[in-house]
Amino acid sequence: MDGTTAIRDPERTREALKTAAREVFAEYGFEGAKTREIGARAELNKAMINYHFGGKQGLFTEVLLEDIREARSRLSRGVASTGSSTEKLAAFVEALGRLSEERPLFLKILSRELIDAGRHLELQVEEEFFGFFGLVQEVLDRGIESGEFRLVDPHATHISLVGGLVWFALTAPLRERLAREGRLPAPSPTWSSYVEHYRELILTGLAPSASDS
Amino acid sequence: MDGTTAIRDPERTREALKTAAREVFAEYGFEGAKTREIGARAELNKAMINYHFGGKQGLFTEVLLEDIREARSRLSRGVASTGSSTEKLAAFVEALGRLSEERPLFLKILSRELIDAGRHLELQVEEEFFGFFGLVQEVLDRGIESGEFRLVDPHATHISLVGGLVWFALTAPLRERLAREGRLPAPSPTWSSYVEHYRELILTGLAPSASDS
DNA sequence: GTCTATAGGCTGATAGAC
DNA sequence: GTCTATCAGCCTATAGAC
Repeated sequence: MDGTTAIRDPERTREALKTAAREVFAEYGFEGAKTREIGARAELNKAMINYHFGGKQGLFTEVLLEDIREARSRLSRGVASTGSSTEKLAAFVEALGRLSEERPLFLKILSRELIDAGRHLELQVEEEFFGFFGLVQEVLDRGIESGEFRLVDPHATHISLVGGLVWFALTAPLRERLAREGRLPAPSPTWSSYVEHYRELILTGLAPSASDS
Repeated sequence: MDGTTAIRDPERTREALKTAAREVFAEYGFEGAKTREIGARAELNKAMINYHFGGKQGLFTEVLLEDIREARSRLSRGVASTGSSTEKLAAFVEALGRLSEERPLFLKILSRELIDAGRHLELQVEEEFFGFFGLVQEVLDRGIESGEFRLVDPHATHISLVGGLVWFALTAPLRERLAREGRLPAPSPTWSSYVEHYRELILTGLAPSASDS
């Protein structure tokens, strides 16, 4: 039996490969990720990637598809909370903050793909991805209409909103490394303190000025 | 003479390689960038990279060092503008906005490196990079002290500030591709309209509320 | 200073044993 | 279903002609 040709649950094999793939794709990018490394982290042979997913690209697609669906579902739930537009927007910021903290690998993979202009995204993934557009659009539109928010461009606001949170997540690895090496002048904000700060910054920034009608 | 062993100005050769390197490193990342491709875009042989820069890593370091220095100098000038803290912060947003628009390749390379936790940064580059920290720190500190800004965490504010602008730049390639393919529902904001939007969002978000002393 | 040719190593994918 | 062995191709870096 000594590690030779052990037949395991194929579903466990697929999950192990996907977990390893998330780590390696996030850390090295699509081209930098080596199938040998993914196999090794899953304690499996790299040939299993071809058997179960049809190759490196297939594994990448499957992982991303799963993660995008989960993210959309989480964010949709955030937006769907009851209350005023202000409360809904606050809930969205909280949900995105939690997602960024709990799914750092997904955020890295997605950001790399954005920089790559989506070069490794198959059509199926792209279409799933489009769901992110317009997630907060309705909340912003209604909040502007009701006078809870200033008259801002919803598209631009959406980009700012996501950017501030994602950037915190993307710069976290470097901040953590520098902090570990004792080379960071000021202490870094924690996730919860940053989300709180950001929620206030956005809500204050969107509030109508006193001089408005 | 037919393209064989033409002796050109070595400084032009170095510049051509650096220009090509910026494109290729930005588009494919460090591991994804192939020296053959860099050489081809510079209309030179890839062996020239080793002769002039000591290898792929050396070329990467040189390019990044130059770009970071230019960026710091531009942003410093923005912050150093005369006027109130509010005006200085507005000037910084403008300067970062212009930088993001005019140096998209640099921003991509830098963002990739942040996601990589600075894996390809040599010490010299890292130290140069530290200069970005604290660029707006003083402006924020003084604005809070003078009562122009709310009492916010300057570190967190700095991250938000940069994030909203950089994210616009990072997502630009995908937005442009989708727009080109006619698959974007709403029209994308232009650079100037986005910077204007963002400056207002930040300044409004930092303004003390009417109820504050 | 620039080129060509090539060494030496790593990669993704596949064939075939078990 | 999982492994080992291997192929064909690509990569960076270098040696040496010019």
